[in-house]
Amino acid sequence: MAKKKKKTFRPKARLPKGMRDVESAEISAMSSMLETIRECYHLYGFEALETPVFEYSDALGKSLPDQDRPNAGVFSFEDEDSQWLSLRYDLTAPLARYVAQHYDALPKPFRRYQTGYVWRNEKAGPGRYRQFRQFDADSVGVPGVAADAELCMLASHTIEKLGIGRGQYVMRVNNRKILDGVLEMIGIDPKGEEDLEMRMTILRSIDKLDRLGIVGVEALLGEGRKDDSGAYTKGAGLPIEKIAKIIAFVGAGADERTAVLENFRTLVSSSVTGMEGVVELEEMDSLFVASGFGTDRIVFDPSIVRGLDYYTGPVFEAELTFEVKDEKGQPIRFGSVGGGGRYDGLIAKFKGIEVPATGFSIGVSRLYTALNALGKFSGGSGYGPVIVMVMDKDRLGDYQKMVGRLREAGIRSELYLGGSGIRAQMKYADKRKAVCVVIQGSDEQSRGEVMLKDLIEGMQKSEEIVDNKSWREGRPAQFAVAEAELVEAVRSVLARYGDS
RNA sequence: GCCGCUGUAGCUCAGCCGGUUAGAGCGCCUGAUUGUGGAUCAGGAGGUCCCCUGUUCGAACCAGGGCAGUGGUACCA
Repeated sequence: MAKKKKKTFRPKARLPKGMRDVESAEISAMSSMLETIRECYHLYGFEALETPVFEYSDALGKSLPDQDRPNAGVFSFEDEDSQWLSLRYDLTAPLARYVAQHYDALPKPFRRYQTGYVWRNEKAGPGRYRQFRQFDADSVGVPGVAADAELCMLASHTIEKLGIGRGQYVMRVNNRKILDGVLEMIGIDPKGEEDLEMRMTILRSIDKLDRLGIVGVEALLGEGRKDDSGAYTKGAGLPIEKIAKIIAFVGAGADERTAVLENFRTLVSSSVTGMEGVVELEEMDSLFVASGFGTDRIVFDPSIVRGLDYYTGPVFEAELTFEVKDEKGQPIRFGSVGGGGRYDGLIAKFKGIEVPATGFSIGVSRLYTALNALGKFSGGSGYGPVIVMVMDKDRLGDYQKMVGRLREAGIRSELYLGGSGIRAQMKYADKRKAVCVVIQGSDEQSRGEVMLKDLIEGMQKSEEIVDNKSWREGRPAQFAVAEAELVEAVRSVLARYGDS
């Protein structure tokens, strides 16, 4: 016993899964990205809004949390007064709450944009986190599909502003009413409770077209499907003739929007709801045409389904179509980086009166990864501050004064505050990616000078020098200037690297 | 959740048929250089070989269970 070391409790330094730390370079890249999106949304006349990160669970619209699984999908916890709270899992539900709460005071239509983290208690994966950022724009109190069309065009506009070229992305649009029409045609009630399970299974199957192809969807609609890993997915168990109808619909895509509409019209002709959806898409098409949005930006796609619950009309998705290789040479597909649609029933849950609304959400975190892979953020200098070294600990006041002069001139700089010698200070400056360090020992001081060292030039010089002595004594990339000219001299060093 | 794969130093990984003291590269620290980062050289620190149980004279290695990570799939309001 006595031999064993006494164990002191040490918490393990680790991240919860699906969470990540964000460091300096990403923070600045992200903030410029957010600013670009904000400008776009603002330009289109949307108004900023912030809501808290958690809400009462019932306000988030799910019948959650239930007894057995209080955290299924959402992170929830109980308040002191035993009311359940949940972290928001999107920005739409809080918007609905906000609109319902302030309905009378708001201008109608009410147009708002909002960004923030959302949380989902789900399995994390590469590029899939349990905390991620969304950037939403929504129009509330807008009955016509002009609002939906506007959001599609806004999304397209924003994505291009972020540096994704035309042809590298596409907006895919569908309409839930058309999907409902298809369900009607095979005898499934698109609204009622009793067919809910079946309806979900079918819609989910359709949604997987891009990944599984026609054959996969067919399997899911019928008996079921076994994937490469051996995992088995139970199918909808539909008879062949019904499967054929759905497959015919799923295959109704085409390059031209008018051609897709033509296909839709014949496929759902006997469904009133379905035809309503077709008419809505026709109207959106004419708005797209009027604004010059061709099929290089917006297409109609029967396999777009989107979240299964609250959408009631047009639904849309922004998809990146380019491929990037990761460091191992594996292709990464980014797929959907945003989506949205019409949710006419959501606010009614609070108000009792139907308030038509539509919105679009950018998955900022995922889009950031894509932009990064495209090399859109390599522009930043990444240089660190100028470091004023401490040669003589009794003269901290003098050094502090130098830093003060630099800062007054708007030059990012700091006094070395660690406790180590000059060697460690140089290493520190190197690690901080400093362009320039300021050195004043007793020699320089006695001459009324400061020594500046250009670390970048120094690094270049070091490549040529093999001999230890000459490297050590040559003091490459260093020069003395009069103390009075400190600011100007530092500025000219920074200017060499465009970092001013 | 289900199926597969993986778990050895801070990181990337090697470790033969089970054999005693567990390795490399990179990184880190120290010195050569008491006033100089990045090259070079010399030295050093750092390990519950994921955990538990079992088999064995002997386990990083074999078996069973667990945990974690990862890939696919399901779910994703």
